[in-house]
Amino acid sequence: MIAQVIINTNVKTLNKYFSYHIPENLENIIQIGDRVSIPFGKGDKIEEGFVVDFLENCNFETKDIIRIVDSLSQENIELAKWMAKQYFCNIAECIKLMLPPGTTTKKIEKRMKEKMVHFVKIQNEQEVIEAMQNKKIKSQKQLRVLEFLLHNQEILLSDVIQLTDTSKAVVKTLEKNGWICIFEKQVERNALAQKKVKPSKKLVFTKEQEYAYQEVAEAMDDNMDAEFLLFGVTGSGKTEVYLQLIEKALTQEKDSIMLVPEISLTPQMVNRFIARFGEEKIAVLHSKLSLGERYDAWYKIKQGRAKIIIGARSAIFAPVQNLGLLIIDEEHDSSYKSEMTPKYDAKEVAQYLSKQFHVPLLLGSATPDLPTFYQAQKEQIELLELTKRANESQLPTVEIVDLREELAKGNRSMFSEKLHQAIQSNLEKKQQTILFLNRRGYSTFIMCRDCGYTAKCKNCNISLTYHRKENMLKCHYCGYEQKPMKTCPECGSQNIRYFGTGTQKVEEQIAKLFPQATTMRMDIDTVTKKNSHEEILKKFQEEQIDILIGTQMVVKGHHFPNVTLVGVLAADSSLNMEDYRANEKTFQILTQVAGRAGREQLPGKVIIQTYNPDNIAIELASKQDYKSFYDTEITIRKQLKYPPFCDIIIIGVSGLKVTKVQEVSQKIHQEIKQQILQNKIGLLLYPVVPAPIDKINNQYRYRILIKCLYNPTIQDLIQKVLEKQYTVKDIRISIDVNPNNMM
DNA sequence: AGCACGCCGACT
DNA sequence: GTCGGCGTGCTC
Repeated sequence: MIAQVIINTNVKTLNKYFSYHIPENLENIIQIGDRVSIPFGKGDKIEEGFVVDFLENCNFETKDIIRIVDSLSQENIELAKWMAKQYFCNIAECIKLMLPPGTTTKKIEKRMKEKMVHFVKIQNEQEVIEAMQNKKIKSQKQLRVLEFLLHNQEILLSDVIQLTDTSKAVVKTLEKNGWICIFEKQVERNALAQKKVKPSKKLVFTKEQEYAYQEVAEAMDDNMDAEFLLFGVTGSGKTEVYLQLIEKALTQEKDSIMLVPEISLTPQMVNRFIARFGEEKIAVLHSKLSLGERYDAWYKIKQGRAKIIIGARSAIFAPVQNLGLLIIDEEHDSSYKSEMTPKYDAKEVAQYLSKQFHVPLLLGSATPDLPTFYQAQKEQIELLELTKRANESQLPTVEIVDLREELAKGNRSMFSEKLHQAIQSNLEKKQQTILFLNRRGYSTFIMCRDCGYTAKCKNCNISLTYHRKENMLKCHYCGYEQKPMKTCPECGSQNIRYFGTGTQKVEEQIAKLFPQATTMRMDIDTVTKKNSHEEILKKFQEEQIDILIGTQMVVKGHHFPNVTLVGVLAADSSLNMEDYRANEKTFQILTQVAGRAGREQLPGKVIIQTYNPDNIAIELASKQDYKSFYDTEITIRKQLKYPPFCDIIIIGVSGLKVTKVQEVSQKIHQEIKQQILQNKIGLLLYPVVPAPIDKINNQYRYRILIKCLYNPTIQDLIQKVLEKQYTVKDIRISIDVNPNNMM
């Protein structure tokens, strides 16, 4: 018997099946999905691979599989194959997303270097027994660890971690004999475990909620792969529908996966689930977990102890045993699309899983992604609407302030008269305010008034942003920093001015105008530390702070009862992007911002400052009128051939030498053109152009844009053309299907 | 990616 | 003669 194996590597040219002979001792136990050790290359270097298929025989010489290390399911392999085609990446890269945390070779090597982890390999039970007999294992704890390593029995990583220095020697001895041991110096324990949460009970449904629940519940009973859109304004009780559907899955002994945007995966939100279901049944997965926490959560799911998985994008690959329900909350959120290879869209993966396991997929949003709502209109997705706010609270009043008029009145500050007064009166009433500005830093660019020179990053072709606190110019792309110049490097003039406003400047201005107010700023610069995001929100929640100033992250999914005023300082900032979704993004963010005000008894007020008061997205967001916005926007999309009427594929070519990048781009362009002519494929191919940011980290970036209805034929065509170019040295090629970020 | 093979120029 | 530069091609 011959096994078809995918080598675990990122190398594009090795993304194919290799045939290996299955030795007799493995013949009856080997399965598709098994993770195996194999000799590879001239020196028979030991590599890792995954069994994807079997053959009876093969017409060339094969090497033997060494042993089975671990195993994935056949479904995992199928999903990986599909993803590799869909997103132009290696099968191995996709499989990696599904492996137990901390067991991929690269990470192991890195951690070995950092001396964080010791890795040894277990070969058989006999060796454990021998080691015990030789008294190399002394304590009970060490024995448990070894048993765990052997049988994957229930044990927390903390037990492994608590191995002391003396036991490190044990690990070392075992290392020589080829054991696997995961050993990490420091691990913060699962944050969930320490929390005490009051249990909560089911709430009574409104009629609309009841209907939505019944529709999805029916699909669950019938094992249908149906897709639903739960469309409801903020506060309409979407979460309660999720909770009760998950409860239903639980009674059927089935697992539920619920994806939420990374940023809104806060303890407040998780606590709501713990309150209903208890902590033992829940596993939380997100990017800020340490390896130990991630590992524990993963095994909690794998062993079936956790049946409710709440997590960010990558939680869609959680090792569930008996999937029953998929939920994606805030489905319009851009964080579900990965910007790293594999550039997968968790929503599409969820759709795939829904079909693969015959379970319903429930998407929820107040401002659905346009393609999603389009599908709902075409009845490919069942639309479930929640039109009323569940706690009967009123929608906030929204006012649009025209900044051009303010300028005409001679007000050159960033706060309009109306907003200034509203902040003042809110301070007096001891109610809280959120100020939203989608730009961090202090000034967005600096320019010489005499010659027009602007300070740019020396590695990337974009403006540097001034950060006042550190007195530094920073590049938001590569992290490059430099001291601000006093004289213009081009003409020597001292007439250098700072333009644009960032969150730091807002903070400073507020301190000047309202010295009595306590403020806090929340953006990437203040929340990089683990839990700092949580701490800021907690402080704000506990009302120690009058005004919260922040970028997008202040507006996602939080619930602050005492916030009665939300000010949007510049609604236009997201309109001027080079992106066909600029309007949609503006609408979504403004609707969300508005949803932060007045969520309970206190009436809320929203003030939107803008230079474009007539813009349809701003106007309709102020009325929270999604459907009108959808109607106008969808017409534009149709005319201009944008999603959902067309898919967008961007082939990016980058490298240190401009000429070589251009050359390769042209070659790809020509070959695709040729293919189109030969095969008469309906495909819009745009000429080679530099990317909007044409240099990042000294790498020149060119791109080819394709508009088409994405299908397997086109997949194959592009794949074949690019395969030839993968071997070109010092050139990187990336393909993004329907990218989020067009830059 | 890594490694071997091979072809060519430079140098004790 | 032989050492080392890197371009090319292969890995079951």
